[in-house]
Amino acid sequence: MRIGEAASAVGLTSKTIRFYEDRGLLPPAARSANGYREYGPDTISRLEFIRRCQSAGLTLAQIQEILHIRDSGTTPCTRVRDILGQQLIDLDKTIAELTALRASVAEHFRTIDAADPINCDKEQICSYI
Amino acid sequence: MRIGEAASAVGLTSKTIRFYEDRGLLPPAARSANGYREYGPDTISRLEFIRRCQSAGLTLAQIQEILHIRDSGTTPCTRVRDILGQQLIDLDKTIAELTALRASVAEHFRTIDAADPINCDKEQICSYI
DNA sequence: ATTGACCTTCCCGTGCAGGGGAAGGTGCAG
DNA sequence: CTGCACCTTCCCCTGCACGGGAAGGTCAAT
Repeated sequence: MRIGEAASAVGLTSKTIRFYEDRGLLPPAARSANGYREYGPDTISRLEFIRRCQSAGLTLAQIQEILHIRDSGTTPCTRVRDILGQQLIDLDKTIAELTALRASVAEHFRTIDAADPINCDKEQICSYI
Repeated sequence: MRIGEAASAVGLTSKTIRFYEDRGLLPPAARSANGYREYGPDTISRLEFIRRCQSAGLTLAQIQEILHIRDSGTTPCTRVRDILGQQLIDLDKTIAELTALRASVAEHFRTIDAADPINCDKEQICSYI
């Protein structure tokens, strides 16, 4: 199958597949006589794996690392476990930061919502932030 | 005061202050005879306002909009209120997404943590993701 | 006179994951 | 023959908020 068909099969664009090849997430594609990239079902499952990883919030660099481990003949499970564990730590940190930020913004919002613009001090641009 | 002094007074770099001027968050600075930028206390409070906005998670584009409203002679309070309200909505959305992602990643993590790498299917790269 | 700490403008690079569009080749239908 | 959809490589652009470093000017102290 050609690149456009492969792309729509997994919900990507041709551009993205070429980009993945360029970044080393896909091996250089086989070419048919006219120079067009030619893909088999193994590439499709590889692309689907990439999508599953992305929906787990992994970066392309992390996905590439996992794929390279698999390509070198080793099961990537241990590394995947480590990456997901770190992902949990990072997510907890980010969520905590955003939650604190939300509380701070909500406090500002309550203040300004109860305020009278007439009291706004020009020197401070806006007195309520 | 010159740019370096202003920068350290508010905890920024000279680069950042020039960048803000370039982006229109600061008016073109007055220059002394040698061409150096010269700042007064009004710029300092403007920079401090920018910092307060940033710690509330506003983008430079939003801050610029608020500053322009103030510069045009109007109190920006109403617009600030709207922006903070939208900020709350966005934060809630992001936090909800990240929380869902965390649950999904945690589920993957539990699965792989309990799995035996021997069962990992090569076709799927990693069976547990 | 020369160092050293400032300052100026200018352009390019960072991270992330692609997207836009040019210029040209291929293959099939009408 | 022409149109159309598809493919190729190539290079630059996006958003976000700056940072790095070059090449050169300025000023006070030594």
